[in-house]
Amino acid sequence: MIDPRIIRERPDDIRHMLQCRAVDYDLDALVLCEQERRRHMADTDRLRQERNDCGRTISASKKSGEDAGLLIKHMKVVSARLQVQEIAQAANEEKYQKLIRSIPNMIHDTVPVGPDDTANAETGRWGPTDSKPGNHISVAGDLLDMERASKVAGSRFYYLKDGLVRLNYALLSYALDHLSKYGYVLVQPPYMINRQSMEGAIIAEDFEDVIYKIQDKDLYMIGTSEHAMAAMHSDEIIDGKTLPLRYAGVSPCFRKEAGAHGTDQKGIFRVHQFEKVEQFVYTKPEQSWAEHQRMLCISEQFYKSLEIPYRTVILSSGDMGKVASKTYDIEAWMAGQSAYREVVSCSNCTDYQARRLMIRYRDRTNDKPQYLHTLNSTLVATTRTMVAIMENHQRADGHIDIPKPLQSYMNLKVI
RNA sequence: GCGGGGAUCGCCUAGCCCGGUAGGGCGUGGGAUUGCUAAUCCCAUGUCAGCAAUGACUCGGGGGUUCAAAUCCCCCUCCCCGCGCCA
Repeated sequence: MIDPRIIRERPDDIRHMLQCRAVDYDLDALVLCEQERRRHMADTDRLRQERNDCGRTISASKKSGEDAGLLIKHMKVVSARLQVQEIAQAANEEKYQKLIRSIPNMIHDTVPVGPDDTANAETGRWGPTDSKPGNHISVAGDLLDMERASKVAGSRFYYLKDGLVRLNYALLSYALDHLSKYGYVLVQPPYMINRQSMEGAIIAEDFEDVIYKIQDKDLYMIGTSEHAMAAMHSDEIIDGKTLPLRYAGVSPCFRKEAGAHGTDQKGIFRVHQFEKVEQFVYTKPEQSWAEHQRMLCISEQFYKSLEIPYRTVILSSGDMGKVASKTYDIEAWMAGQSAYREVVSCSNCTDYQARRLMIRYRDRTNDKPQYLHTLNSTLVATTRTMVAIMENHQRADGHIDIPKPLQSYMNLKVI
């Protein structure tokens, strides 16, 4: 949620943002609704004050033994008017919340403006980019069984076997150790969370396309541990001395991929379920942009250590997610496809999630609480990184070289 | 799943039976004072709007009764104790 003051003070900035994101949104409706909201609040306040004053008078006159009949009669009238007013206000409030919560986040100045990924701005490259003969499906061979998975669960599911199972778990263990080294607290979150929590982390329209719901329960499967970790401190005021809070979330991720018909159909690059280690950080506003760089750097170190060539890009205004103010992607070189493909997404969501989830901080007892900033970045989504390892580290004999840092986690050098 | 007991402003707690401005302690912040520390004393300390004076909201959540609900009634969530089941 954006700061409502922007609606009043700088509506043109919002219009500009909406245009950059190519989002269709009726801002005038919100501006009107927000004006009504303030009027409703004032009206309700006035009536409540009258009711409270009257109640106090009744109480006092009863204590002194006087007849309060007339006062009670008057209070009945006030209460009735208040009830009507409160209903009107509630209706307005619901409309307002719906409108304001569907506005995307404001965009940072350094984000390139453009309609889609063709406008993304490359910011760096690492490693060689030679082509190799096998894509990950052919390299995996018997270690990956897509056919039986589709029989049992449907498309975009998979059975991993032997070496790939070990590789999957080795990546997770190594990733957790990597983040521990940088002072992150390891977190294994709930894999299902309630609607209110989910709505704090994502925008309503994304529910339909990515989130699985548990039937007959107010529970949703997390699409990433980010969702559970953003909501972890909801409705809290955090002691500023403890910031930044750096969490390494590890969890399975479940995604409907409803909007992705036909794309990345083959293999395990785009699937309904995978494991991920995620960086999630709460910072003070003035620290968040430095933290954003730090998180990207930590993820880059990880891919360098695995000898996976990559490039970094800033997502353009049209390609970026709605809650992010700025997003870097790391795209790994997939030697079997001779293409860079996304493996990491590193976003500063500024105060957008914090406002939705009411997460604030203050440095001293009597200070006014302030919204903090939340950031998230993939460290490793195991399926995609396994694709990168298989394609880049494939050998002529059909085996796969295991990157050095993973060897001790697997007790294997080759699979 | 069944029975019983709970949820109050960071923590602890009073208030609930008997409806009428949510009180105290600890902790925390600021200040005073004394060589230092400690101790002591004063002020502040739930949230929101406001420059402020003020005002509104707030007793796990949602309904209801009432002129008026922390308090009475109903539903839900979570926690504790006992029993049952269980990786």
